[in-house]
Amino acid sequence: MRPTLQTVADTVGVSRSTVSNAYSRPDQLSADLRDRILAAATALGYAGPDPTARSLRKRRAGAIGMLFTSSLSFAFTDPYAVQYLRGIAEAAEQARTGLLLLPLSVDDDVAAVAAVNEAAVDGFCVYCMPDWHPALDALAARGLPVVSGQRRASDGPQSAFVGIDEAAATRAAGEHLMALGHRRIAVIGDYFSVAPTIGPALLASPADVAYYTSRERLRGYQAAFAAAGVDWSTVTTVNVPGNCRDDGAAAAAHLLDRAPRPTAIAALSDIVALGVLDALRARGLQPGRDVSVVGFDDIPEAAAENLTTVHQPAADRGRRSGELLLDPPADPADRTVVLPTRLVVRATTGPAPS
Amino acid sequence: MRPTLQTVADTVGVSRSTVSNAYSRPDQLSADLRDRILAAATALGYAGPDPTARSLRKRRAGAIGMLFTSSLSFAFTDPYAVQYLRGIAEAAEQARTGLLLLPLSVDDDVAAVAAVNEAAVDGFCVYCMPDWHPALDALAARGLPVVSGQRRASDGPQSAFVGIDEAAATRAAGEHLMALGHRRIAVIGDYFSVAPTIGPALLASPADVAYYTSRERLRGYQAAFAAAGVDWSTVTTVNVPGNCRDDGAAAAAHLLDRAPRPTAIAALSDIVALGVLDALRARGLQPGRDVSVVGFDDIPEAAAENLTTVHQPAADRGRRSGELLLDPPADPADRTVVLPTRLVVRATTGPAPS
DNA sequence: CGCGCGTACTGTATCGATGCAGAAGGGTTC
DNA sequence: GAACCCTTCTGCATCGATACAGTACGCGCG
Repeated sequence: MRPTLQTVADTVGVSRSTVSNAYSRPDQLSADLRDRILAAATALGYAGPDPTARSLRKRRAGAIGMLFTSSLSFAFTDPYAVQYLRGIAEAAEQARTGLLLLPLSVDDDVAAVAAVNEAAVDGFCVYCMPDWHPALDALAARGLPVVSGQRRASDGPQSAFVGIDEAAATRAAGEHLMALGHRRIAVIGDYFSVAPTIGPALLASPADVAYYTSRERLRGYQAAFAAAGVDWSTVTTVNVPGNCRDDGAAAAAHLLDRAPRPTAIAALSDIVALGVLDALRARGLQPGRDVSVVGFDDIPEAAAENLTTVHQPAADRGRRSGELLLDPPADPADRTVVLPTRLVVRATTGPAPS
Repeated sequence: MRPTLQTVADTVGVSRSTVSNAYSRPDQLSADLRDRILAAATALGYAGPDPTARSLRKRRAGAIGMLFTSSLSFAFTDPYAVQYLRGIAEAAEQARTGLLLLPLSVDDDVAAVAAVNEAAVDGFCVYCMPDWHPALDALAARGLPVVSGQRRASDGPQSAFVGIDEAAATRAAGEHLMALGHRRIAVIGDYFSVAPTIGPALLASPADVAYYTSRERLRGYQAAFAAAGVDWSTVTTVNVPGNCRDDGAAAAAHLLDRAPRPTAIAALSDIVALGVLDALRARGLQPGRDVSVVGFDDIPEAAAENLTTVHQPAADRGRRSGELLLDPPADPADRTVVLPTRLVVRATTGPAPS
């Protein structure tokens, strides 16, 4: 039988409340009595107030929850996600709060909703979830504070936004490609269609994409192309199911093994862009000369491989998200944080081949 | 006022237990009544049983805790730690259990102990903590299952071990250096002394190191050197406070900027070894020819930079740890898992210069 | 008709703590 | 010596759920 507050109280001969005070409010009792209580507790093998019971009573879990796209373990393979996590971990650490990573099975929506409903947390942080995911509705139903990097119509008044201007970011990248004279363009990204397959996606308009991040980034490209007189209907879009290098290479294959091939390929993430580079090299094509490639995120590997990309502050994004969640500003206007991005031109973009 | 089970029960006109059953044991009531209850709950904005209250009653938190060396945010900068985390996340995901990352302030022991005592979890996973850290005692006091990668005298009967034979791993690396003819050797690692400074450490014997991982790895090197007739007293040891590349370079500076410089440098982690490579290159020295360098872990960057190192299965280690924690084998013998390691010889080791 | 049995639901005790009102005890003030 | 105060400690209600024993009731069976 594990000892409880009552056990200790009985041993010392004081009331349960007094023992509780010995742990949580040392100023409420004499130092002498407190020492006696703590000594008795140690002797009994009592390790302090039960965290669960304390959470119930105090109505505070002492942890924040983190929701990821796809599976939890997959998130650790994505350098951008790791940076983001690092930022949020910093914020949690500072506030002496735990960080609960929620397991979201990729294809089991019921389990995902259950995970959200069963998480003992004080708030949630959402990282790149598809808009339609039922876990987001479960989140809203719980009524806890939420910080997200994507805007949703159903966001409650409690919710906050920490992110970037996705469309402006890709618009800059698109203008860069236009200035270089590219007119035959392809865009590779995820969630263009719901089907988890690698291959061309028929997208009448970026607005049709149900995944916030991809949709906004496509919009930015569309705007840049339109401003240069390039109609969206001439742009090829390719879907990748997962954010990984091999999938990027496979998606690029769809574009490179047919004529005429695009002169520029814009990937909506660096990992995918690096896969595109692999595919180019495998075919003896030189990035930046034969085909230009742009990524997104500016992960460390992008610099190492000289990839032109859009930089976004991953760790900052995580840290600000955590801070906003742990200490929500009273003024709703302060609950929207838009971080800066910038185009980083490296070696994988160059003038369109004539 | 947030709705509770009672609110819903009163609305529908049934008892609280019945509403509870509607959520947790659907077979205990008729489908019709269950539908009515769930409908009423939705109408009231009741999102399901409160996780904290449920945890208290069920005596199960639905999460496992993760303890890291140094600060939580720092762990994300270490590729090896990230791989380990990925493994444990996989196990957690499979068991539909949350993963609670505990904030351990670097130098605030009191806060670290508090974090352990306040974590609502069903067990703990310990990753590379110094043996003397008070949080480990707090852990033991709580009496929860613990899986660790380091053995401690005070480990309880509940505890399990998942790790590698650290000494055997470095012994192989040491034999490799001996076979190449190296006799002037330096070893760089962390926690050689308690002082968090970069610089030579006076270590009469590896046994003096209080940090399990470093101690065992040093023992392996000592054994390999001794077998070749190289006495430990001729080995230079250098302490690095943190596991990062810059510190590795700074530590190497202590060795390279004096004569005679060592012909081989063994680092107890890849990150530090990569820093050593930086220091060599900054001085126009060629790794593997002028000075040999060995790392430990075999992180992805090690392969990219052709570092000779000891491979250990990071993700496996995490995954097995999680599995053992979530589903402890009845037989104590099965609670010790020793994973294989192997020496990976690449370009940074070569014959000792004459 | 009475017995046994299974289904569907209820009532109470319990999980382990904290918040708060208030009481006991000792000392100060006028 | 009564009024008052402060410190220290007590006792009760409460947080929101689940476990388990118990009850009501319909039904088949000898």
